[in-house]
Amino acid sequence: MTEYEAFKELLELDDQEQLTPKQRQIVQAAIEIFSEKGYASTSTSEIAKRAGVAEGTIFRHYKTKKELLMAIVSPVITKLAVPFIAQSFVKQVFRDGEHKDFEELLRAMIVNRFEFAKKNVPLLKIVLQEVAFHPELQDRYKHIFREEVLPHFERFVSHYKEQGLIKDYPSETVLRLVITTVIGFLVTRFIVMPDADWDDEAEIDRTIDYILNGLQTVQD
Amino acid sequence: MTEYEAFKELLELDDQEQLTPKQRQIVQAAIEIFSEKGYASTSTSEIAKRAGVAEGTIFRHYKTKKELLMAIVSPVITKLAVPFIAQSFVKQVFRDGEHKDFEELLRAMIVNRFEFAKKNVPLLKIVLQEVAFHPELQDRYKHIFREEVLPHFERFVSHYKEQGLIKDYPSETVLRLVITTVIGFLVTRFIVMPDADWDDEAEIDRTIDYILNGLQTVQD
DNA sequence: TATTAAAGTGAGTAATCACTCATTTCAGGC
DNA sequence: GCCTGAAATGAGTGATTACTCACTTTAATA
Repeated sequence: MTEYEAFKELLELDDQEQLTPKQRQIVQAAIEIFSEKGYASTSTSEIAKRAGVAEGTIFRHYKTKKELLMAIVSPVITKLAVPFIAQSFVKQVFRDGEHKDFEELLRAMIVNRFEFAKKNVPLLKIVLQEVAFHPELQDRYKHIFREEVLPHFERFVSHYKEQGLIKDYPSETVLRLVITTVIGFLVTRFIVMPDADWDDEAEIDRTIDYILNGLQTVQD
Repeated sequence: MTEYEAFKELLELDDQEQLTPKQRQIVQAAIEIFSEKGYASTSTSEIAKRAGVAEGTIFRHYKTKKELLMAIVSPVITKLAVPFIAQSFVKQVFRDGEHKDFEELLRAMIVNRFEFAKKNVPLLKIVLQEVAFHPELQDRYKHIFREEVLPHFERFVSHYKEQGLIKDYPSETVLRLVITTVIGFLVTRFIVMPDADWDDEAEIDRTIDYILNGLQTVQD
C-alpha cells in the first residue's frame, strides 16, 4: 500500500470524489518529502519534481503550499480521535447496558491505534512535527479533545472507578497516564526504533498489563 | 533566569570560557526563535535583528546557521542522559554495597528530570523538533543510549528483578515503559499543556505510583 | 600613544523561494 | 473534426535566503 492509498483510505474517498491523477502524485510526493525533511525545508519545486509534474500544477489545485499541508494533515487529526468518538466504539463498550471490562476496552483501543499507526507512519510524523507550529492545528486538537474525547472518557473512568477497577485519581490524570503510555509505545515502535526486531503481540500484552496494574487499586 | 543563563549553566561555562556579549545575545535570540517557529523557518536576519547585532556577526562566530544550531543543541543531548551516567548518581544507588529501593531511585530520577525540563523548555522543544531531521543527532543519541544508559539500567533492573520488585519483562521493555511514562509526563506538563493548573507534587507522586504498580509482580 | 588582533559591521551576491500567468494540451459531447 | 472548459505547463517575478568580504571599531598591551 502506497502512502497515497493509505491517505485515500483515511479520507474515505469514493470514486466520485477522486483527485486528478496528477493531484494524486502531488499529494503522494508531498507526504513523502514532508515526512522526510519537514514541511518548512521542503520546496514546492522539489515536490513537483518528485511528483513528475510542473510546479504550476501544484498551485492549480492548492492556492498555497500551506493549503497543501493542511489538505494532507487535517483528515489525520479527525481520525486520531475517532475511536473515542465513533458511536460503534462507544456502543461496543456500553452494549446491552453491560460494560466490557477495562482490559477488553484497553486492548481494543491499543490494537486499533496500533493498526492505524502502522498504516500511517509518514502522515503521523508530519502531524507530530507541524502541530507545534500551527495554532489552527492546536486549536482543532484541543477542541476535539475537550468536546469529544474527554466526556466519553469520563464516562468510562467513573464507571470503572465505581467498580473499584482503577484508582481514585482525577480523570485527567488517568487519561494522561493511559494516553502517554499508549502514544509512547506507538512512537517508540514506529518512529524512534522502527527497525528493532519487535515482538508486537508480546509488547502489546505487556503494555496493557502495565497500564492495568498501574491503575489498579492496591490490595493491602 | 533567561534562556541564555539556563544554557550557560547547561554548558557549565566558567568565567574563562565565556562567550562575547554579542555572541551571548545571538545564542539567546536563536534559542528563542528556534523554539517558537522552528529551525528551518528561522532566518539568520531575524536572529540578528532580535539579538541587536549585525547579520555578519553571526557568521563570525558560527560558520553556518547549522553550526549555530548544533552549538545550541549538542550540550543538551549530553545532559539529557546525565542522571544515568553520572558517577554520583550511580553511587547514590549502589552506595555502601546496599541498594536503595526502586521507589527512591525512581523518585530521584523523576524529580531530577522534572527540574531539568522546567529550566530548559525552549531548548528541549528545539531538540525534540530537530532530532527528527539530523542523523548526526540521532547517532549521538543512539550512541549515548547504547553505551551509557542501557548498561547502567540493566544493572538496576536485573537487581530489582532478583528482589522480585519488578516483573520479569525484558530490560528493554521495562526501560521503554519507564522512560515513555516519564517523558510523557514531562512533555504533557511542559509542552502540551503547560498552562493547565498542575499540582506538580501530586502528579509526580501518582506517576511514580503508576510506574511502581505497573511493573510490580502481581500477587495471586 | 602606537600597534595589533579580534570583534563587529552592513552592503552586496548568487541561489532559491513561493507563486503567477499567458499559453498549450487534453478529453468528452456533438 | 470541431468546440469547449478544465488541466497542465514552464518561463518569469519579486522577495528572501544564507553567506561573504572589505572595512571600521574596540580593547588590551607594549
